[in-house]
Amino acid sequence: MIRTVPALKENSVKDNNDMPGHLARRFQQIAVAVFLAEVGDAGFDLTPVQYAALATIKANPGLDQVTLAGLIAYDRTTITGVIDRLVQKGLIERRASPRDRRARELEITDEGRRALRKITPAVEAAQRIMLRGLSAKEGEELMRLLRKAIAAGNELSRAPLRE
Amino acid sequence: MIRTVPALKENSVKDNNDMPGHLARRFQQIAVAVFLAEVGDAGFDLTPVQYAALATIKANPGLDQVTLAGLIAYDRTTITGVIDRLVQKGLIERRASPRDRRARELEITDEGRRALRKITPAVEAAQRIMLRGLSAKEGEELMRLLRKAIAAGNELSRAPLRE
DNA sequence: CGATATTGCTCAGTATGCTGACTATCAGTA
DNA sequence: TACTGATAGTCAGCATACTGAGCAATATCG
Repeated sequence: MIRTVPALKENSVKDNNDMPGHLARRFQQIAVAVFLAEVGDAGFDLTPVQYAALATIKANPGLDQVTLAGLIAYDRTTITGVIDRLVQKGLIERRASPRDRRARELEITDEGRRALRKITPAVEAAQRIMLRGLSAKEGEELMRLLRKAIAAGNELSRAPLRE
Repeated sequence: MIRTVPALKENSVKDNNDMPGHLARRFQQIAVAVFLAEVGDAGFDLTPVQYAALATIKANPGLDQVTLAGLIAYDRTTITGVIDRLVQKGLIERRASPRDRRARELEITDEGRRALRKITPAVEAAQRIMLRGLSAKEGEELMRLLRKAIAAGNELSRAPLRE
């Protein structure tokens, strides 16, 4: 820190804190950090998207990658790498679909099931920690407003949610 | 889409939509897409972090990279690359500080100033669009709750806000 | 003053996330 | 059946973001 720099202006055109986009990024940044810390402390090396993919594959055995991507709102090009790493870790299996030779069927392994079970408490703790500044009522309201804003903007990103 | 996949279970352990972390990522995903679309339509090729850095450099001439990183809550290792690209585009200048030879002083160029001026309406439009599902009152409430949650979690990420 | 700790910055490595392009395959239709 | 369009997946390229390490320079303290 350079001590002799002039005092910061307080009247920027628009304060960062007034920008929904900035707040969105900050909240997400904290959410990811908390997730990785909690899951790491529990002894696992899983990222948020890897967890989401694993849980969704468990709940929908045999689904293909595009469907998976739609269910968790990730781009299919991103999912390719995520799946690679989950396979690498032995948590899922990827095999050609007998019905559609373009598609790959995804299946959770026993090890994946075990990891998911052990990791869930850490994931839930992370969700609480990232809302720790809010009352229960405020946390609910934040989630309601986020869901509403997201629903209205669903089609605006390349990877909309597909149910 | 494989048509013969079994119907999706509705009773996952925890629906994605109930996870604050998932909602945070989705909202941020939409926010970035909207930002890039609006700014791109205005004829500019600037990312959200590049815009934030540019605006902050303009408001605080001569600041160093670590201070900049703290003001917009980015990791200093990320800022290095962002600054590289802003310099590359001719929007800012980076020069050695005469007071601290470790530090680099950042200054906006005339071209950077012009770009910032022309781009601001698009940035403001983007902020409105990402909240388009909410009433004005709800948008305010969402921002208040985000600010509150972020303040409580500020120190939980590697790149906390430093004012 | 000199040893030590701290700070500013960069880099290598990894993982998201995106755009755009491409291949292989499937589906619908003339 | 042959043609055309759509779809599943991958890839190259780029830009965040992070961890951890390292270098150079500054600050601190005995």
